[in-house]
Amino acid sequence: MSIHKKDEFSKKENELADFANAISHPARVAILKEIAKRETCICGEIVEVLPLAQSTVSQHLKELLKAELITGTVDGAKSCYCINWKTVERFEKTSNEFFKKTNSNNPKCC
Amino acid sequence: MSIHKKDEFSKKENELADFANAISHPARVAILKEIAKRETCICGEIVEVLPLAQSTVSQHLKELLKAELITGTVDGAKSCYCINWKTVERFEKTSNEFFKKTNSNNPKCC
DNA sequence: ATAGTTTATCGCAAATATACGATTGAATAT
DNA sequence: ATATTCAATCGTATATTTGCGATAAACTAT
Repeated sequence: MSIHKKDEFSKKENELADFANAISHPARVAILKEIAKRETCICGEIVEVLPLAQSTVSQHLKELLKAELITGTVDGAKSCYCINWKTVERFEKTSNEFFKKTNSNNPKCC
Repeated sequence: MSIHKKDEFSKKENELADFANAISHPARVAILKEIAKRETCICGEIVEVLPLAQSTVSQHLKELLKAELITGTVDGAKSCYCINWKTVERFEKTSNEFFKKTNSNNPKCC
């Protein structure tokens, strides 16, 4: 992390950027949608729906876990995933706040 | 783009991912905030505020332009930037829709 | 005309991200 | 006991991102 200067930005800026980064790949958007479809945990079927190899999907799931957008539990040999609603709400708030701020000034230019 | 399989995902998924990607770096979040601060175009002062070299900021601006989150006009030797409100609103809608869908199911799991 | 500003672009280096197959480890079924 | 299934991780290849300095192009001021 020597060349990347993320430390030099504010916490809020990094928080929004990190969240955006988590959903900045269509596969991860699709995974979130797929998990959200169900009321209960989803075990495994994600791979069948996506046009990606099992190992690749596993990597994307790992990223979503890192961003705390989903939770994962082990059920025997299977792994089950759920949306982490708290994080979703928190980031919904953060991004809405950002856009509200961004929108508060009237466009008097361009 | 042989290894990246973005074509295999839906338009909506890609649209949200692309937008998220545009704000997935704290520098770009900071730039948007800085531009949004003013009512009129902002020319140049962005570089002074950010902890990055001029060429790097220019690259980030280029990405924001590509995502149509900002517009740029030339004013003599200077370049002036504004928020593209239409795009901001469109993507605000897209992401809210996504989260609403994601939120509509009650968490009966995990 | 000349020197200084401003900003985009080029060329490069280093770091990250994306993707896959192969392997591993653990649980399950036969 | 053995084979099978499931999913994480490892190793690897390739592409993209991030960052900077140097340069170029275009305007501005002297």
